[in-house]
Amino acid sequence: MDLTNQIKKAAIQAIVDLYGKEFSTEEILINATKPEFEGDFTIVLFALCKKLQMAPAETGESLGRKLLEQYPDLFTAFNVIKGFLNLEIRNSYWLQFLQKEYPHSTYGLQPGNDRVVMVEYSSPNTNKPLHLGHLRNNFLGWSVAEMLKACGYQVIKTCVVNNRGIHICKSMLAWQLYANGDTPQSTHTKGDHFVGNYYVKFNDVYSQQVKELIDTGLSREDAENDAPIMQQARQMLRDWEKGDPEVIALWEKMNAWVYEGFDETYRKTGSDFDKVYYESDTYLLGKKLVEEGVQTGVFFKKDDNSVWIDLTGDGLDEKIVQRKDGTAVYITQDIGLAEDRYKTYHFDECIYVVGDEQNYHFKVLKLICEKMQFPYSHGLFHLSYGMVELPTGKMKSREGTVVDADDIIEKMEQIALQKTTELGKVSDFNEADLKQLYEIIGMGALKFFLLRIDPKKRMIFNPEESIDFHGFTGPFIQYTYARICSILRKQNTQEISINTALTLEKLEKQLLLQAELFPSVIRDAAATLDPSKLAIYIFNLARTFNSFYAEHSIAHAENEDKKNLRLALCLLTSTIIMRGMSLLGIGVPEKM
RNA sequence: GGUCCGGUAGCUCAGCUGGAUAGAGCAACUGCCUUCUAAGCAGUAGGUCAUUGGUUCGAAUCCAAUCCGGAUCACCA
Repeated sequence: MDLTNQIKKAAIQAIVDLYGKEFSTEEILINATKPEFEGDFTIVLFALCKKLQMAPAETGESLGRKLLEQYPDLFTAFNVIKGFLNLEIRNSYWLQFLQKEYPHSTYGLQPGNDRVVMVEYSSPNTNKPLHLGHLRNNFLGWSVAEMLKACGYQVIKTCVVNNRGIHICKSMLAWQLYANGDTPQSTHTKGDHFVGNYYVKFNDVYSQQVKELIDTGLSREDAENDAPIMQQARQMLRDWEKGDPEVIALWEKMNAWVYEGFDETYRKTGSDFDKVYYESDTYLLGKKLVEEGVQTGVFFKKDDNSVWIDLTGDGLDEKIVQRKDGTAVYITQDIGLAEDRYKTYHFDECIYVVGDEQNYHFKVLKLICEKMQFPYSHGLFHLSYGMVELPTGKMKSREGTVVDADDIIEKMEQIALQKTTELGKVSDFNEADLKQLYEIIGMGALKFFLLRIDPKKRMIFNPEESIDFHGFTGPFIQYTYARICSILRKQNTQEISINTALTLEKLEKQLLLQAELFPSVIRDAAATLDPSKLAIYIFNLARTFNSFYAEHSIAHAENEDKKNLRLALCLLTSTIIMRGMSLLGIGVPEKM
């Protein structure tokens, strides 16, 4: 049990003993004591006093005295200021905590449980390369999955590859018409970029044709509909659905190029999946369920044979689930896929990491599953995250303002190289070591940049200013870790024993106080699917360590006991940084 | 128009289950490498928490209205 809860329990007991009134843990508000006051934790008394009908000062005094009397091992002093009871934790408590935890590299991890969680993330389209927004998705999904694992859940990472549909046919068609047999190999282009270029080409030609048709007097709507290249794309989709061998062969060939490109990016970003679904395999799932839904009256059929669900009672509209020609729409696929996955994995929860532009879609999906009375419907959760934007607004591929994933990764590594070279601290590294270091630092900067912000907020990326390597950043934390490693390298850490009678310096205690929070931070970040809480926590811990480092000598501490204490603090801090960063998908170098 | 999300320092963001004088980082300015890594540390300056009203011992936090920005409301995915 973490310390805050221990204090709450103690306070509840003390209040029962003093006043005979029972409070719940939720009713007790405990904060870290503000630095300008004496103490470690503060009980806010106002709410308690209201219920007890007593004055704050008096209540605080009695409660403080009682707590010291009943828990002498835990508390050593208290003071009451206005409605706040500040409690000071006994040094020996912190020192015992340190003694117990510093040797364990698993500090912060929770024991396993039998709950199964699926996390769907990344889910790219195979018609264009990944951009910065996809990276936010990838990093978020991966980190959430890892945090859930750290909390003991059995986690299945999954991905749905959107590899079919009219948008895919567009790039296929453009390649067929304009490539003259070029391939990624022949043009030395990464496969996903190569295919993406033809998607752009299609749109160029299409816009041109639409413009020409409008000039002949057509309305925009008719022009968009009649543009010859669009007609061809539609024909290609029909051929694909019929299984035309030539179209299928082209589709397979181009998809293979894209997958190869994606794999390379995924390798760099460290994204991995336990199970990959392809939309080409799953897009017909769900049609059976539509039939069932019509039988049970959840769905209804209109005169033109299209199938709908009426969600007006839930504050939404009517929503189509099957077209009049009997083909499935987007939501139908997701209904079918959810069912399919549940049958395979019996998940308790399924988390969809998808941008907030699809909030409505997932609201509808969950509602439909509930109305169909699927047993898993309440476990469906949309982890909605905000778009990554530029100072000038949204990224637009047509205007060439998309921040490409591969480019930005490359750029981060370049900056890492440049900074490392300037500082010249790793002259003993060979070329392979250096390359790895640049990757760790570059990716660390990028991942931390995207994960440090509350997922649900949209965020702004300024390419002019690039991504910082100082302050609230990945490299700052990596640097702190490397610094600790550098100290530990020169010391014997085998025979440390902590003298639990030591007094603690302010910063030593501050470090312990923060270290003690680590398990509860992981739990909170996992429960709220919010890695930014973990990122902020690690940053604050690193900051405290750096202050501690600047203020106190470790290798040349005042005496042997102090040295042991500080070495143990170094070990514990480095463990937390390493573990915490790994849950964000960020590596830490032993030297930088 | 309906629904949802957001508006906090010049910039990027914390804080939002109501609690002490609203916090970080960047940018600006001052100091600190002859001692464990200066990608660091210490400090200065920077605020009408969009606006107005309400709820109460207490509001950045809750409620209402207004203003501004965004998303969405497809027989696209």
